[in-house]
Amino acid sequence: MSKQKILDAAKSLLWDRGYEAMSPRAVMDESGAGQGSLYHHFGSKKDLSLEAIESIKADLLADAAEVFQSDLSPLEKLTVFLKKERASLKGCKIGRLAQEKSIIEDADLSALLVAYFQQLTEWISDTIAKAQETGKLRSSVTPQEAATLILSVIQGGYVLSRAEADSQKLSMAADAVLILLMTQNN
Amino acid sequence: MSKQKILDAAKSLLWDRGYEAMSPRAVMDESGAGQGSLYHHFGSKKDLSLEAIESIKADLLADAAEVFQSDLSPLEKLTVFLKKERASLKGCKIGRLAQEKSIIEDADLSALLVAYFQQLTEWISDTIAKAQETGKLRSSVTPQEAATLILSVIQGGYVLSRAEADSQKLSMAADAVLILLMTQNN
DNA sequence: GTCTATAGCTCGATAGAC
DNA sequence: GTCTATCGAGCTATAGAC
Repeated sequence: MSKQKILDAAKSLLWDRGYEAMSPRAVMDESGAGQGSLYHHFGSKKDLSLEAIESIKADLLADAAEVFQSDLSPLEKLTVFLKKERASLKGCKIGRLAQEKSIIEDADLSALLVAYFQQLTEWISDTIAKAQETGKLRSSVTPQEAATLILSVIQGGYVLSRAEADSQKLSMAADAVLILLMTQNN
Repeated sequence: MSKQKILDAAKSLLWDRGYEAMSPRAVMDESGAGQGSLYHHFGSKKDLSLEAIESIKADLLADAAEVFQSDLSPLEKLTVFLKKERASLKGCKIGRLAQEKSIIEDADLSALLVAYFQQLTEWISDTIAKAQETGKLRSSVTPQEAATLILSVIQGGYVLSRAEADSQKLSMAADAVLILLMTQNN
């Protein structure tokens, strides 16, 4: 079935070029499917993108769930999550879409971004709350604030790495925030 | 002279829509200038954008210089910089361009982003070094690492605020990183 | 389900008059 | 310095045959 090939091509192009710059023509070329197939399976560019972004979101959340729903200790979960390998020069598959006006101003498309970050925020803040209880993390910021901070650092690390063409910026920022969150340092 | 009007329109559109989505047609409409004027003053869309982004960069750096070249104490400078009012839902005028392939892959355009962030990194890390010397900031991360962290938090705060349509995410993240950088908290 | 043809529009840019 | 006219290409989508 060519539907899956079309979806995969769309996911790849959304990451590489974003929503506005992803043309149906490029999806056809990348997937090998024809125009007839594309508009048979998907009603429009937006419909295709909704399915593709939903699938990207599921992939990324499944990845994160492997960490947060594991039996690692809270501090280990945060460490693994923050030190995870990321393609910093390519950008976050979801976060990059937040720059696009057509995404932000469309209720259906933006709802996917909201849901993605809210789920991550929940997992991270729950984990931080537990780590604070056991004294492994400093309590001078609330779990909610710390979770927002962590997600900001990752998203901003992507931006800086791309802007400066320096893949290390993201890991530098992620390492730094982890150190500052932990107790017993000066 | 219509050159300035064209430049102002381009700066506004680059912020609002980004480089790829900024069409010469839209610049004409927004500035009131005709096609003849536009291509008389600027050779191409890229030429226009180079001047516009250079001007945006100068504006933002002038703003930051007011803080970092003031006679405030190092800690005050960082506090003022991090707590500055930002249009979080509109995004960073420079950072948002880092998502665009045509910017990142063009040596001339991307050089402007690199220069912008390198200047900020320099000011921030110098300030942090001084604050650490006087014991006002924790020394568990180097000035370079802390500067990268701070810029990441701001850039990522913009991304989160836009993605979640919540203007408070940026200030929440910025406040949190300031607390964690300071000494005498738990 | 997939193909080809075509529509109507906007893109970035050039030409040439004034 | 600014105007209008026009170019060739690519855009998103629809139509209708197979």
